[in-house]
Amino acid sequence: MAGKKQFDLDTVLDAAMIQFWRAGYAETSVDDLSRATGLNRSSIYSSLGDKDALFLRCLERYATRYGGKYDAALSSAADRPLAAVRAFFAVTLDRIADPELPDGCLVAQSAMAIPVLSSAVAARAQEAVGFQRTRLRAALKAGGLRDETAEAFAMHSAAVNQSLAVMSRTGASAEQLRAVVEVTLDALARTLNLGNRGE
Amino acid sequence: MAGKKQFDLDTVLDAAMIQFWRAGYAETSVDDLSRATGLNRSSIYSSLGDKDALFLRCLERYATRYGGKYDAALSSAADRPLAAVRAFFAVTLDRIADPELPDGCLVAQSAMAIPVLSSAVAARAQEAVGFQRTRLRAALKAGGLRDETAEAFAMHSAAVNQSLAVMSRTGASAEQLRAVVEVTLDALARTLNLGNRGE
DNA sequence: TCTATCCTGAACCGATTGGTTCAAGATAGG
DNA sequence: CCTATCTTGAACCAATCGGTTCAGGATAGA
Repeated sequence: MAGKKQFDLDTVLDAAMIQFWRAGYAETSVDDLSRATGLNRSSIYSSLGDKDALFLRCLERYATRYGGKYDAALSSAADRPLAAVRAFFAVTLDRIADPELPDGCLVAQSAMAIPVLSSAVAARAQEAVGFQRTRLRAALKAGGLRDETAEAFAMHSAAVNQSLAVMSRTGASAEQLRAVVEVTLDALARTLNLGNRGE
Repeated sequence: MAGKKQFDLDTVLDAAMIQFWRAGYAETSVDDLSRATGLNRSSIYSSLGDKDALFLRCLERYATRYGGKYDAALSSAADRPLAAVRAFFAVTLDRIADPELPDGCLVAQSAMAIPVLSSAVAARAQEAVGFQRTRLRAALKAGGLRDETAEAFAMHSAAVNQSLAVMSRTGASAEQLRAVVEVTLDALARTLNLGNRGE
C-alpha cells in the first residue's frame, strides 16, 4: 500500500446518491457529481467508474438501505399485520419528513425514467419496485390474508408508497401524505377484521 | 396572408407532447423534437417558441385534454359517486392501455422533475396535480361524503392515480393496475355505505 | 405575373456533455 | 530518506446541448 484514501467512500457515495435522488439521472452531469462529492472528475472515473456504474451503485445503496428498513418494519406482520404495514409507510413518511434528504424516492424517480435509461439500470430499477411488492405480499400473507387479497393489497400498497414520492414533490404536507396512507390502512383494517370474523 | 402553413399544428403539438411524455423534459432535446415533429429546428423556434415554451404548451394541452375526460367521468358523482370515481380511474387505465400512447403520465413525470424545472413550468405542473385533487374533492362532496372524508379520499385517489403512472412504467399489467384501483374503490364503497346507514 | 409572406435546410455560435490522459503533488511503508 | 502508490487539477477530446441567423424555395393573394 501507499498513499491512503483521501476521501471517505461512504460520504462520497451518499453525496452522489442524494444528487441523483434530487435531480434524477438525466439532469445530473458528471460535473454535478464532482461538485456534490467534492471529488475531481478524474477521481470519480478512477475510483467509482463512469456515470452509469456510479448511478447503479447509488441505486443499490438506496435499495439496500431503505429495503432493510422496510423489511424491519414488516417483520412483525405475522402478529400485527396492520401495525406492520403502518410501520412500512412510516419508513417512507419519515424519510420524506427528513429535511436532510430530498423529497421523492430514487426508485420511483428511476422507474419514471425507465424509457430513457440504459437497460441494465432500467432492469435494476424495475427489480427494486418488484421487491417492494414481494416483501409486502409475504408480510400480508403472514398476517393471515388470503393469497389473492394479499396480492392485491401488496400491489396497492406498493403503488401508494410510490405515489407519496410524487405527491411530496408537489409540495404536499405531511398531513396530506398521512391522509393518503390512512385510507389504505383503513381498507386493510376492515379486510383483516372481515377475515377474523369469517373464521 | 401568403405561403400557407405547411404542417398541421395539432399533429405537431401532439407529436411534441408525446415525445416529452415518453422521455421527459430533460431527456428531450430540441433535435428530438425536430425529429418527432418532422419540423426543422428553426421552424420550431419561429412557430412554437423555445423548448420551455413548447413544453409548457404541451403540458397545457395534456392537462386540458385529459382534464376534460376526468371531469366528464366525475360528472355523475352526485347520483352515483362510486361509479363516477371508477370512471375517473378508467380514464387513466384506458390511456395506459392505449398502445398509441406512452406509459406514465406527463403530469406525474413533470411533478417528479420539479426540482430541476424552471419555476414557471414547475408551478404549472404543481397546479395540474392540484386540479385532480380539487375535482375529486368536489365530486366526492357532491356524492355525499363529509368534508374531511371527501378531502382524504380526494387526496388518496389523486395519489393512487399518479401511482398508476409509476407502476405502468415498471411493466405492471392491466390487471395489476386494476387491482391497485380496486382496493381504493372498495374502501370508498364501504365508506359510502357507512354514510347511508348513518342517516 | 409580381410580390409579400412563410417555411426550409444548413451553417454557425458558445457552452456543456460524458469521457480520457497526464504531469505534479501528497502520503505512507520500507 | 526513498520509493511505490494514490489523488489531484488541468488540459483535452469529439459530440451534443439550446439557441440564432440567413439565403433561398414555395406559396397564395393582388
